[in-house]
Amino acid sequence: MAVAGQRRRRKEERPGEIVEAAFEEFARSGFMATKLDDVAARAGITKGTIYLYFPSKEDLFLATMHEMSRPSREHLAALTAAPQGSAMAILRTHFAFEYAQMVEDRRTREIIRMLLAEVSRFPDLADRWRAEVIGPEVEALRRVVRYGVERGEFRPSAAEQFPHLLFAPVIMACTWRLMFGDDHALDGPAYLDGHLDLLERGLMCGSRPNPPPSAGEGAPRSGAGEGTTLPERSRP
Amino acid sequence: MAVAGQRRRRKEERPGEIVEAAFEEFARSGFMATKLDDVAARAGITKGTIYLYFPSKEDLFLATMHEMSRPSREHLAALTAAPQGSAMAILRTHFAFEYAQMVEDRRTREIIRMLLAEVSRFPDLADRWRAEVIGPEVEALRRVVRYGVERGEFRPSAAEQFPHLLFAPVIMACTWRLMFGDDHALDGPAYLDGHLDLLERGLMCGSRPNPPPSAGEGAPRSGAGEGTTLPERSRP
DNA sequence: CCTTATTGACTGCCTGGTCAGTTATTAGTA
DNA sequence: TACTAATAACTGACCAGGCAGTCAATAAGG
Repeated sequence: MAVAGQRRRRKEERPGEIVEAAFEEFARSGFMATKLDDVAARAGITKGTIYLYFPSKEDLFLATMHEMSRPSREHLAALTAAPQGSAMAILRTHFAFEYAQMVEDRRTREIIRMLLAEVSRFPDLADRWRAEVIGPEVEALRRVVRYGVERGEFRPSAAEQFPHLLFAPVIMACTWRLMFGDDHALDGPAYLDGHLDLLERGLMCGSRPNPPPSAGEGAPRSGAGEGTTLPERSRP
Repeated sequence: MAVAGQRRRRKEERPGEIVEAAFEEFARSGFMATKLDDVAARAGITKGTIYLYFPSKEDLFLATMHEMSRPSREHLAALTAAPQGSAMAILRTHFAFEYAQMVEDRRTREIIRMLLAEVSRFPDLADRWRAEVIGPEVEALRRVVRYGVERGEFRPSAAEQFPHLLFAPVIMACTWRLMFGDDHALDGPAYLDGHLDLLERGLMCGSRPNPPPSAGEGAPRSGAGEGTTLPERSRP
């Protein structure tokens, strides 16, 4: 192990490597059952080295959670833009991302698992998650729903008060996969399509398929509308 | 402590008391962090006594989970009856129960938390839960949806393939409360009403509010229909 | 040779599990 | 009723192993 520059890695790569290894072990065994010796072994170092970068096991756990939830926090930026185009198209795009992140990405799933498992030990974790991730997302979704209502595309509904109802199927698929494993995963494009289909029918304005009064697009439920450059899901 | 018959409680009450105390401790701290001394103290006995009734900590945990999930298993009996009356009314009744059990009942919530937290340590737990609780529920819901379609009340939709979409908001409210605590609970009748409203609009047949061809009830979304003797939720 | 990153042996504490002993209860005897 | 033996239920001190956290020693760079 006499690679040049091996000792110079401290401030650059070591903390990231430790956090990476810690995530795998915490996700596998939970906070209490995780042994720092195992984390160190996975990172290719010894336990003492961990304490050069993190003052305690708890701090390592908090740092790991914060680091691993970064993608979720960054994803929010895209959602907070002012809505334009078809509200349903915005939802379609958003839930495609959301689904890819919360269901198909193993890391985000495991973050959710650890949040649920360790809230009693780390109450601040849930608070931060709500303040930085879920809360803003709920508010953004609420704006989209109101935008759709103002636009005449959506009817007034409980979705304005509880935007949570809109992404509930994503949480469902996430917890399902967490609980029953990848072998029984509830995903695939069909599930997302079904989610969006029920959503559209549940939200859309009026009992008859009349187009919204603004843009000249067709009926709202015929495929995705304008207002986004992101790929659309196929619809059966 | 010279109450007559105090020593005769063994086969009758002791195991139940231990399981009860164990549930509280496991729910509070998770499997690993729970100390059997604390369980014993909560049950008003000493650790040695636990080992008179349960061979190991793991066995105590499994027994606790099995015992505490009994209400959920028993609740299924009501759901497997042959559907009759309005399909929407069946769903309404069912989700009122489901909501009371999975969201408002602290014990069932904590069971879900422990299942999610400890699947990697006890893989059989999730299998049993799927085989005995969730699986039958999904199938029962699927039958209700098909019944609604055959009856002309529901349109064909992805809910036939994924009945999970229907109870996703219940799981959402459950995990929300697990994560953010009772203070930020997402419940109250309004949430359930919103859920049912979106569900009804999402499932109902046709684009115009025509009544189903069978019974002479009004438009499907005006209150609960016939076919059940259970109490209805208020609708705003 | 001086600095810096890393090691690995060590300690102290904690907790699952054990078991010889203690106490309450019942059965038996007269 | 009084007294004793047998049994059932329970206790608590103890052990053994495991693991978070420490620190003097070591090796790698410059």
